[in-house]
Amino acid sequence: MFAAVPSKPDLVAEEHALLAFWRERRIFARLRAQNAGGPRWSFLDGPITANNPMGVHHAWGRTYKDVFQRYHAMLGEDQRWQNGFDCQGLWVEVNVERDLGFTSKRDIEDYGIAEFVSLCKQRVLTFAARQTEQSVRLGYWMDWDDPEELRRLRDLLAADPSASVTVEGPGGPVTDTVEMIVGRLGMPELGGSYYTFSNENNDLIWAFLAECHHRGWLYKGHDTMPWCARCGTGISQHEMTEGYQDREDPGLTVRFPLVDRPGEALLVWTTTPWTLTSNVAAAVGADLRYVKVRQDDKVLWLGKGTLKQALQGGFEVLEEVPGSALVGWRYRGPFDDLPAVRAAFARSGPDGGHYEHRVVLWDEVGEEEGTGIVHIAPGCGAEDFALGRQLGLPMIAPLDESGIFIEGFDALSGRDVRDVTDQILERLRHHGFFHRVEPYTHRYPHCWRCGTPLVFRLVDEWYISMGPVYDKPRSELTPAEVDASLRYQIMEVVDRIRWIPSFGYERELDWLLNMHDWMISKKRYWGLALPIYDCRACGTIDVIGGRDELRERAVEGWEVLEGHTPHRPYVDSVKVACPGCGAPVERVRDVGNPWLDAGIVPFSTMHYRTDPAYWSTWFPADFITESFPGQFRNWFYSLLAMSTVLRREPPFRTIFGYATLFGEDGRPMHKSWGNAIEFDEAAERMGVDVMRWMYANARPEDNILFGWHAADEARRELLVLWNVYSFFVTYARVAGWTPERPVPPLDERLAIDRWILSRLAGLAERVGDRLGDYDLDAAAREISQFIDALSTWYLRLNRKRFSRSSDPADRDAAFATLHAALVGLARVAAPILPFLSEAFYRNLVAAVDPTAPDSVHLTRWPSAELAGFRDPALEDSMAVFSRAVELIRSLRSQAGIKLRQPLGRAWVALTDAGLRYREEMLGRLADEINVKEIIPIASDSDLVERRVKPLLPKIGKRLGPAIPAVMTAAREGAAEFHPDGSVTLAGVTLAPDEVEILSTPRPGTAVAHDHGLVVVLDTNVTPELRVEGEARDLQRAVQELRREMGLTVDERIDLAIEEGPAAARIALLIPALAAETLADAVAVGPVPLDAAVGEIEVEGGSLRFGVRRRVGGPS
RNA sequence: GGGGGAGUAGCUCAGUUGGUGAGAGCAGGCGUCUUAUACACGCCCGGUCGGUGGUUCGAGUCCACCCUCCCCUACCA
Repeated sequence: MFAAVPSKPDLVAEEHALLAFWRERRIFARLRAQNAGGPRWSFLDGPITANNPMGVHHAWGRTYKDVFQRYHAMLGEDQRWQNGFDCQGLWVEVNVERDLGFTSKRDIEDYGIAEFVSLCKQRVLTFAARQTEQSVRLGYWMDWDDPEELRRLRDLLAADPSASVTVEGPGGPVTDTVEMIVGRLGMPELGGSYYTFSNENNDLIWAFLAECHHRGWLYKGHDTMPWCARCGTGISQHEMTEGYQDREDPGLTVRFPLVDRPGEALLVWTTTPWTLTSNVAAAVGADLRYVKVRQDDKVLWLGKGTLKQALQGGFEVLEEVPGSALVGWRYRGPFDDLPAVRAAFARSGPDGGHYEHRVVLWDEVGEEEGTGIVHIAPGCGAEDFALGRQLGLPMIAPLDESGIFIEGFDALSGRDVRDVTDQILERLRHHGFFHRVEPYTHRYPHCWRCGTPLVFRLVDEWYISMGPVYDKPRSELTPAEVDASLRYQIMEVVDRIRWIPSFGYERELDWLLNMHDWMISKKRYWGLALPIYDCRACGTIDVIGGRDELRERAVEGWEVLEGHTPHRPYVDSVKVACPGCGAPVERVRDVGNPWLDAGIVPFSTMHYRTDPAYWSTWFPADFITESFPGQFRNWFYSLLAMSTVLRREPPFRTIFGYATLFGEDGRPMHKSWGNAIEFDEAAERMGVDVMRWMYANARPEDNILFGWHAADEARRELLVLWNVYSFFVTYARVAGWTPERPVPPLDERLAIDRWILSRLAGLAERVGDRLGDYDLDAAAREISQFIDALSTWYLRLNRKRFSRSSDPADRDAAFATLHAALVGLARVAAPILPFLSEAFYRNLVAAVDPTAPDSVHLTRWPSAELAGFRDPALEDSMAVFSRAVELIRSLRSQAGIKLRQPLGRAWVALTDAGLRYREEMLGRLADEINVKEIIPIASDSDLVERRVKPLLPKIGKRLGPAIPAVMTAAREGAAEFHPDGSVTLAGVTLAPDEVEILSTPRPGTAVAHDHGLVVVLDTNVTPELRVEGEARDLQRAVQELRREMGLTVDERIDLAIEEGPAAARIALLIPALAAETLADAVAVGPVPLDAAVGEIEVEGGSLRFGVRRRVGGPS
């Protein structure tokens, strides 16, 4: 017997119960054991940053990950099931700094790098534990760590990282220091999620960098870089895009007095006043025209095309010259007396003499903004730097790494660059350089992590060369050219990958073609220690390829690192002998770009060095999936780059990307906007199956709008399914039906039973096909349509067959069919709705069949076993039938005759093919539309006529301009039919396969038609029919009253019907009424005072009736 | 600045190689059905398919230009 289920489920409570069930029965572990040794399917998880609780947007991606892994598990495929956590980098640092109230790198140094790094590790463990719990709650099946164990390790790490600790691994206990155990998390001996801070991960990146160095691709660049003064680090090209924001800066115009033209000045515009301190030149365009103008008492030079925007008020043009005429003019800068400027200019002039500000040519100068004369400060701007280097200009670098003016800038020294604008303006005014200032809004780069506006600083950073870009199509490149350029090698790898959606392919290639060299260094603390040894003595650069190599090469300080993970500060103490000059060399202090950490995982987590056989089994991954925005230049890029360098082959075969999650109002989720929903709140209020269902139905390439209303919509659909389930269980319990009852053979069941089973078989086939193709939303749509067919068609048409009064054999067939449909559906939906499907399966199968697997997730994909149910012709017939029902319902609605009112006759014209199972279908039709008789319409009936529908795609080309006439003839019915099936319209004869012949109604009474299906309804309500309608009204009212009284479906009643003409009219129908309403006694007479009373409208008045629960009476 | 995508009902979006009556869901209105009972189903309302011009027998669909929004990308002071 099935367990009773509530009609209104508590999905959240249900989910918690099932989580407990899975845990207690170790279902996931058993699934893995069951599939061990099966065909392999390799999923590689992109690491989630373990820095905060996970959000609903993570749940979107994790739904994809879980669905496809579960689907492949149902195919019996062996998988790795390894989740990943991204651990190192500025993300974590910034949060730890915030917790400690730090505002600068100085604070960290004072606090102690070792302690700071330890806090970063602890934070990662904290949120790895938290995200693990949340993922489990989502129903995401992975080889999870025990969150309690992670928190224990975190606390031990805080207390004493060198203490010895023992933890349980898959192969037995493992003992090591706390710090080293943490560094070994995710390794085979410990199992569980991988962590990018692991020793192995760091070690393999060292190997990768050494390989790059070996090929000559690693180099130190000296350049002016975007720089975050708060974080004290450069920002790479990969990180720039995310940080562009609109910002208002002073749009400042200044005058540079010309040395050799007294009284005249250059007019120059800038939005970064602080860079004027470092001005060394003014650039003009060779092809631009420049004018000398007089305005008030000033004589100014500026670009002719900029006059309108640069000058306010009247002016007089005195002279016009090409830009080249200005070249070489000397001018006085506003900060020439600063010691730093004097020092920089002292030996930079021609022949080592004194340099003076001068006008130079630059082909980038434009006239869209400013004055056509560009202020050049090579120490403060990337393009300025390039120009300065080309022309041999002096460089002035005014800022330290925190954005503070260094010594040599007088009053500015020691001041923060973000805070000196007023002071500079004041100085400019005082010395007569100031011309004008007005607010200027533009897109300006900000630090993507902390939001601070970036400045440009002259720094040394480390790069991996991407190789040349050739000025010709890829197809024309020679192998040698490809060999010389990493970017083209990566492109070749990209070619071999399936990108979903397909635009991802073009986008990745576009990025690769346009990207600059990869800046991999960060002047920070928590991260990969770059294994670069840059000899100050002789300039030789050396890269160490692993911890073992470092140990062998160490000449000093190894004992400091011994026993520690390869992080700062310990790793900094190790010195190696310079291969060039033998001097002891320190590691550069930089840490690595965190995308190195994530990009190496196809190697580090698949044991590239330690277990080559394992690696070659699982590499490349069959599948990865992440949110598209950003990843083309981040994870996807680093995966591709590292795999190309190490193996020159794809690290994954298929990549599936999805868009961005927004709040319900279409804006990014933001706490202060009130549209944010936290994962925990969503899980406990809407339930995770509802959430998963929303994600499953989303089109991955579109942004998703997530909110409570959308969740309600999704839930409604699942509740329909629940209602079918609840209906089934309720009536199976009443009837005592269980799956142990003999199942009627398929060919003895009704067509409608075979129809729903055919639909089920098709469903399993198509959903499997779609999931196998990573097309989740199409799979979900299939399931939706099946739920609709099951609920609004199969169940509604067959409801009576499940009730007590129906024929037992047919009832068994109905139960067996609906049971099979629900169980099949549960199995098909299991990857997407793991909880709901498990609830169904547990009650419908596991509870009653001890030989069945005890979890739906231990069953195999059902398409093969269901294939025998397929019957496409039957499905087509049912489609015709259902359309006929719809048409007649529409006619009733138009005639204002409710469905409860029986009618005498309806006519139906069937298509030529007719209906299979004609008798059953027509009988059902009569039932469904509540008419006594269905009369087929012959094709030559008075009720219909033949119409022609020319098939345009077939005739269009042939007929061309004749089409309008043909179509008009067809529309007007002016057709000549020929015996061979051809048709002549407007003088044109169309072959049988060029037309479709449809039946359409001749004008008449209640007639409806659609695609050749015609129905006609006799709307005459005879007195006899009216009485039947009244009886049925009464029956429905009694049922309604039963419900209001709270009676169960099998409780008996006494029924009293008020005496009168209405009662007399329906007298003959009372026995049937009694049977339907479970009335043991029906009295026509006064309604008892203690009865519940109802009333219906009847012809000539109303009819009262009363219902009493029958206590203990015979049934 | 360059490249890409998108503009279809009040909202979110479908509309296959151009085929002649433009669809769904939600919202709104009106009904219907029902011991699956605060569920479901149906009907209606509603669109100059961003604008203009062109190609064609025929354009939401192809082409050109323009407008708006989004994304990617960029060394513009």
